[in-house]
Amino acid sequence: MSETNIFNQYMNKTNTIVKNKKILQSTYVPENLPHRDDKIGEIAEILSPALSNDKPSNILIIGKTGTGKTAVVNFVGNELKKICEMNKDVSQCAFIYVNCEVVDTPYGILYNICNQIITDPAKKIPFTGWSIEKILSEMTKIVEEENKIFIIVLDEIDRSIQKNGDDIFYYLTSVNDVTKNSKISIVGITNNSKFTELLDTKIRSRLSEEKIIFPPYNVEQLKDILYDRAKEAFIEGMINDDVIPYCAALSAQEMGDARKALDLLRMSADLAERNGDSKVTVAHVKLARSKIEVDATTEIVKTLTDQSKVVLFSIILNKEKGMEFQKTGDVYTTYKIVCENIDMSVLTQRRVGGLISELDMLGIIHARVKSFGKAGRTKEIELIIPKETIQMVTGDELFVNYLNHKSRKQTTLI
DNA sequence: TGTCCACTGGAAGGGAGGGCTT
DNA sequence: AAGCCCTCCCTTCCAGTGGACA
Repeated sequence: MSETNIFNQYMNKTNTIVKNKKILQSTYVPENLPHRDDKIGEIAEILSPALSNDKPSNILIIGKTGTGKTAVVNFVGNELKKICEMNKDVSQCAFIYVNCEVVDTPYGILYNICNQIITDPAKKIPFTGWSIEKILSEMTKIVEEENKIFIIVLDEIDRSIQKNGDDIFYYLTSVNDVTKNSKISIVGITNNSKFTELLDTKIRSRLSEEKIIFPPYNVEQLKDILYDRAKEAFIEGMINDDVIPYCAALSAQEMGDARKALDLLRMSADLAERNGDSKVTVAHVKLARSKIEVDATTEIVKTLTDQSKVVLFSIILNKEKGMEFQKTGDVYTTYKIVCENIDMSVLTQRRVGGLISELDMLGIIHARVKSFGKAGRTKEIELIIPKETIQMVTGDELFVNYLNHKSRKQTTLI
């Protein structure tokens, strides 16, 4: 049995191109963050009062995806932890990181923060069941007992605000009103520059006591970042000279996103290795680029709920019928037919409109509101996913019966 | 200038599901 | 077991909207 294990062939495979893949991950925090020294200094300066037990100002960090916001904040956080561990004379502080894209409910955020503070497993907070008031009073208690400055980083903070409003700030800042020994400072990270408009004016001024803007990287800066990582990650000489400039140029076009540049480099190396090639070349980068695009949308489509899939399927059907631009009403008409055929409950047009907006936000479709005069005002919808993803949707088991039914009736398949 | 269309999008609330407390 | 809480998904209601048209 063990002789035929499917993984046997990979067991003794040595890396031929990359010696340390971890370094090419965008989540990896390197020792050195090129072109962000000024931002590191700025944040460190603002947070430094924590070392003398004073509450630092709250910070709001704004910048596009892949501009190093999270990496810089975590870097500063790690440094802060190190100095607290090494130097028992300084006031102790805690650095807590929560990604609001992963946990986006007020309860989830508070639960996450508390359980990072609580060390005793028996005292951990249950992931559901408590009221917000209860979790908040528990949090106030443990924060006060710890006698520290707490720096709480809320990454992708706009996600939570869009969904739940700014309650979470009331909760967190209210802790400071009660505690005497400990205080909480909030570091909010967002890639939405208009995010503060969503906030109550009082909260807005409180949260953005200090505002730091992260500009996108230019080609030269992206090159430096990639060279820096490649030096550590790759076996010497395994990457063509033109690969990094090419990756940097592509990513600079896409808003100076370092995360994308690293993904591109990593994927290119993966493809070269899997292909058994001796070196990474520009051809691998080109291939990696299209693969990343397909993978990203495929991943999103996979996680859609059944109802969203039906809405997307209806848009695909309409497009196959020749409707390049379709209206909400067109989608809803097709949607109802599909639902009836696959025995799924039909949602209201209001809800389907909401699902269409969600698909737009996920980048699967383009939906813009347009007025057609007497013909009304509605969304104009355009499908923008690659062919491979469309095939994945139409191949979903949810629609097998629908397509079989259609073919029996000898109408166009899709 | 007012009317009309086909929605949009906000607000409020219902109900199911998961889990805690008493 | 009953009561409570939070989240998610959904419905219902309704004011608002942009632009063609009379």
